[in-house]
Amino acid sequence: MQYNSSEIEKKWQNYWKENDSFEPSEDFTLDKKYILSMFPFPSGRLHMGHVRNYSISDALARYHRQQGKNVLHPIGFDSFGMPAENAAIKNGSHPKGWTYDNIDYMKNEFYSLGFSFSRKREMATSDELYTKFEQSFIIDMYEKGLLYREKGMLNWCPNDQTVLANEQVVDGCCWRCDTPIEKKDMNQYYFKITQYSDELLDDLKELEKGWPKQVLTMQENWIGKSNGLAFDLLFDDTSLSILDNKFKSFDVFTTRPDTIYGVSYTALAPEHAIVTYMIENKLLSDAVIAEITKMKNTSSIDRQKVKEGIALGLNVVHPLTGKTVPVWIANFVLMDYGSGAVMAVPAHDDRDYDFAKKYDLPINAVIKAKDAESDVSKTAFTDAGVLFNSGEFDGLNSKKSQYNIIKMFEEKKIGAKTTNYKLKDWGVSRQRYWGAPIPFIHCEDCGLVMEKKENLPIALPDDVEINGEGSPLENHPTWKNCKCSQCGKEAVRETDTMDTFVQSSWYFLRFCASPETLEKAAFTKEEISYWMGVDHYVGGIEHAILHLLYARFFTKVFRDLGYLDFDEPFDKLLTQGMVLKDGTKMSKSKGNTVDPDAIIEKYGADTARLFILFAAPPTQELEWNDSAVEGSHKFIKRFFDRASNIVKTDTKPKIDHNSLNKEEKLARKKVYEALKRSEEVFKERYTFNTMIAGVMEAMNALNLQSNADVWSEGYWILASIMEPVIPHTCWDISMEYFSLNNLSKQEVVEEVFVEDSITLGVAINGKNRGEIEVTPQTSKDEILALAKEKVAKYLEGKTIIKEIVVPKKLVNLVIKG
RNA sequence: GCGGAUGUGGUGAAAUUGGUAUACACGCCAGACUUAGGAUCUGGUGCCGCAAGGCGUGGAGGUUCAAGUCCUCUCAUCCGCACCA
Repeated sequence: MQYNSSEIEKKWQNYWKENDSFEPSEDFTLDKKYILSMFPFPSGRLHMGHVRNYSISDALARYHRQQGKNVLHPIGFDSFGMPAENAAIKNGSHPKGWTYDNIDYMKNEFYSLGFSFSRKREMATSDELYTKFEQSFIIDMYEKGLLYREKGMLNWCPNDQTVLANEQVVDGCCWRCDTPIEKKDMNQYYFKITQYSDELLDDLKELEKGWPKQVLTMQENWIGKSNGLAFDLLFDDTSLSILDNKFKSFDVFTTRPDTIYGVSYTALAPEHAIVTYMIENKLLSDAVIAEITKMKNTSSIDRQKVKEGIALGLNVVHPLTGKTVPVWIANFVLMDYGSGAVMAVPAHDDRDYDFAKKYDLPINAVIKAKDAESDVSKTAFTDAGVLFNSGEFDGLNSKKSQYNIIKMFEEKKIGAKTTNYKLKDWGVSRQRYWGAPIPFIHCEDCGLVMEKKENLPIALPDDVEINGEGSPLENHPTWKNCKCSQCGKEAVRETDTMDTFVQSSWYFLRFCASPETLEKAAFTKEEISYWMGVDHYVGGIEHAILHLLYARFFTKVFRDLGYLDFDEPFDKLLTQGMVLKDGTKMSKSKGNTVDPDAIIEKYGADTARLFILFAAPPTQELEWNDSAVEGSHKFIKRFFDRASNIVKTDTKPKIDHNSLNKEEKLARKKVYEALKRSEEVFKERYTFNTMIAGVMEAMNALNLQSNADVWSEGYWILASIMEPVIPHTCWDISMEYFSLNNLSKQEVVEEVFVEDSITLGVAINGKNRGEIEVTPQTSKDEILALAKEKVAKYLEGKTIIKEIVVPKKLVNLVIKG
């Protein structure tokens, strides 16, 4: 029979569909595995990155199914989001129609790749049912004080006409369309993720075993915790009167209290309240005000280029020395970190140093390296060291003095130990249509009120005009009109929708809902406790911060709301590498994409899957290679053709190992080595490439012998090992020869590893010089004798000073002369 | 600047605790069969050298009987963060 991929693959895809082959059991006493790939946005078609992502999770899912585990391997679509609206603007489609057409198309692609998803749990986050439960959670979070509305300076993307979260601003530009971000003062909803800063940071420790270090570090940096001293700088009398006593002081934060005696100026962010006050009350000249305004309007990228400052003509009093210190505005001081003001120590901070050089401010060194002279004539000395010119703290090292100085500030009640975070609250409102509406109502009398839960979902209207100008919901003639949920008066619905990251922050919990639960609840606690945490979460590293941080946050929030009782959602995280072609990421704009559909049509899904898992370990980048794809296809053909050597059987053939010849024994050994390797790979290493190589070696060894039983046993095992990778081919072979009985856990047979003869390497001074054949019984002396004989010519005229025999490995003779 | 990773044949990559470096594949070369095909099968293939032999895991040192693997320094590339006080 000839290998016909499309015939075989269609046959088995139908079989799996008709038999509900991959539906998890609702029997919660079974051992479970929850295998999840990050769900896709329904962009239209699958790309190779998707194929890689799901090939990995599908292999894991199929393996654990074979091992008898109850496996949940679901698929859904992260289906809200801007591209649907952009497509609507571009070609007049409706976001909903566009989205669901894409979902249908991509689902077909998924199933034509043979992925073993639970079909009964398919969903899309734009489904009204999903919105309904999400809105309910949002209300819970608002009641808990974890969601709030506030006016603030926000990141506004003028192209997408919407607000972006800090996390969605990349190099000062929109993460989606690269347009430079503008600042806008607006009302916006925020999740209080900062309330969980410490927990999000501390619990990273729990994840050390299962998550890549890189991701943990990225999250750690993003949260950006730093400890230090916060204290007030008091204005001197002249300054007080300039400010009309409106401000007595301002707050600064430092992580280097040990440098405090080196403070020679202080700096405020241009957005600081004191600066704003001085502008509003014309306490500065028009020229200076113009300069400050210009500074404020400079984009954050440009602001990083050159340090600029303006002296304010104010002075504060140094809290320890009592000397006056000038107050400046500096463009490098950020309003949204700490208090928006800093003490400047040019001698021991690079930024302060540059600034002081530029504006000719004093540079007072107070720290020096141990046993060295202080020198800050060329650069700042930013290391820790020993204090001098620091009053009573002279001679102490940085660490010790930091502790002492903070203690002194606290005793004098002029400052306190303080912790700062880079992490900001998560702004979630978007002024767009294709998202989940925020279920709130603005009532003239009652203010901001929540919709009643029984009225959920607050669904999107279908009849909208999407033209890229303003919020379509805001512009809709009637949608926002509603009754206040408290007083019943005419009121106005919130027209902002939620960031799509809200949906992806809990979808993995939704998948736990059984088909019976689906309509009734988001999930039940019983289902969650059974299925969570996700045993294997597979996805791209690009989600290392945003999605994974938000999902962790939601898990903790849901825990505190009583919906679940664990702290972290994802036990193991596998971050797959990118798929490259010609050395760069596949992308439409570069024109170097390979269409999965075309590969499936030409070679079949199994070939695509085999190539993708064989070409590189999953965490590494994968370079697409057409001829290697061809090679994978050839292997499958060979694997299929040589199955004709099998004798049909319903049970694994029994073989008397001792009666076999050398080639037959080797073949069996290679087969079981491959089996051992596969166990390791699926349990610990995930290097599918080495597992596949092992199977290829076993195939090569089988081909060098002709014992029908050895062939049959070999295929019994190999088809089982390969089923997670090339399922269609393996099910076909298995059905034809083994009545599908071999697709289950296989036991290793140890007898095949007992060696009749062992090859030892013989080395002289560590250099390999030959090989000898011995048996397991050969004594050490005999081995040495054989070895010396083998390499006699190298030993002539030399003295052996050491003899090392490493059992089953090698002999090393150390010689001299 | 800070953090994380990676560096092995012509290419993708193996090498579990230090123990015969380059498994498996792609490519290339040769041969067989042939309906002369980009099919299939068989064999060869780290580099230099006619050979003996030498050299080889980014580079330089070190530990060891033995180092891709451990230690120190260094170079290159990629990724993330970045004026975070």
